Amino acid sequence: MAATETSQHVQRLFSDYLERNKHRKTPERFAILSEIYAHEGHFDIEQLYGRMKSKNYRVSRATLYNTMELLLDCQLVRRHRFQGAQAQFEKAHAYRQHDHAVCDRCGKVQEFCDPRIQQIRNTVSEVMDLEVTHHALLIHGICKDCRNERNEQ
Amino acid sequence: MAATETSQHVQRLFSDYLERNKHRKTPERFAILSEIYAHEGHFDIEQLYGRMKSKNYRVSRATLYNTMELLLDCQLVRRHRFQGAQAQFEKAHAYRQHDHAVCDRCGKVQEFCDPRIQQIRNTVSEVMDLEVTHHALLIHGICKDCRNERNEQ
DNA sequence: GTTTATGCAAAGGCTTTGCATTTCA
DNA sequence: TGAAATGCAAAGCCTTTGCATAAAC
Repeated sequence: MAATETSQHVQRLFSDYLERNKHRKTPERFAILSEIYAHEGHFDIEQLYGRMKSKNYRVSRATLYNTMELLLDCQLVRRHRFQGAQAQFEKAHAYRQHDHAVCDRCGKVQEFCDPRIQQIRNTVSEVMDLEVTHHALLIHGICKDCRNERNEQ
Repeated sequence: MAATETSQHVQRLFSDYLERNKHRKTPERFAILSEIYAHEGHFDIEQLYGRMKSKNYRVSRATLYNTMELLLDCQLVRRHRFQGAQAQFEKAHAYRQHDHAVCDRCGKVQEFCDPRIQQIRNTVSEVMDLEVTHHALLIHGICKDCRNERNEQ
């Protein structure tokens, strides 16, 4: 699927979501979604704010936070807290399910997929009678580079 | 293993850790560890502070935060960020590996074990050349009670 | 015309930091 | 005795809130 196609598609999904939930379709909301889907990888609110500012979008941090709540609710965005207090986000649609491995020394985050996680989800859902919406698996460790550095010192 | 035995054991582990890393063995540090191991379940700094205050331990929040870093480093405690900014902790030793399922509506946290997660860890470790120290799997969903409430409204 | 959303700045909550004092080694 | 840890309060950072203004419906 081409980038523009995906972008149009999520705009549509967001539009439908707003309509369903009687929220207003403001230009800011669509501009934010568009900016998010124009980039790959993780970002925090400050980075998103900076990117929009630099393109001369007039948007406030408050609106960014508010809009992220909506985008989380309709599953177009996912939120992580890898380390520290500040939340990291990433787009969630048309981006295959994946999890994260983080190096606790340098903070580097890598992605991986493993089908077994789906089986675990199914089991947990059954056993606990939980209507599972999503999950986050974070594997912590020390990456190769950091191990080498440690040994050199 | 009896509770006191475990407690003595972790005190020993902590003591060794402090020695190895040339940290001082202060009474505060051992009192904090002891208080943590005297309880089950998750807790945050404020709760720990309250519990120690109520027992007339004289300890500051700063020392609690500092000591948690040490306990995290030597793996006697684990830190989670289930939701919101504030960190939740739980003791990690002699407490079998488990993961968490959280209801996004009421915030209830349940624990579960699944051996398949270990297989995933092994795979990730191999493929990414990561020296895995620990992991955290969080399964999000809506619990039975909350689903029922939603339907009644 | 109402009601909702925005933007700004102020307030809030959790965590970290600075510094004088105390304590461990 | 000298270096490290403690306690307190202040500062920091991320996030939320309050309120006047603007915009959607």
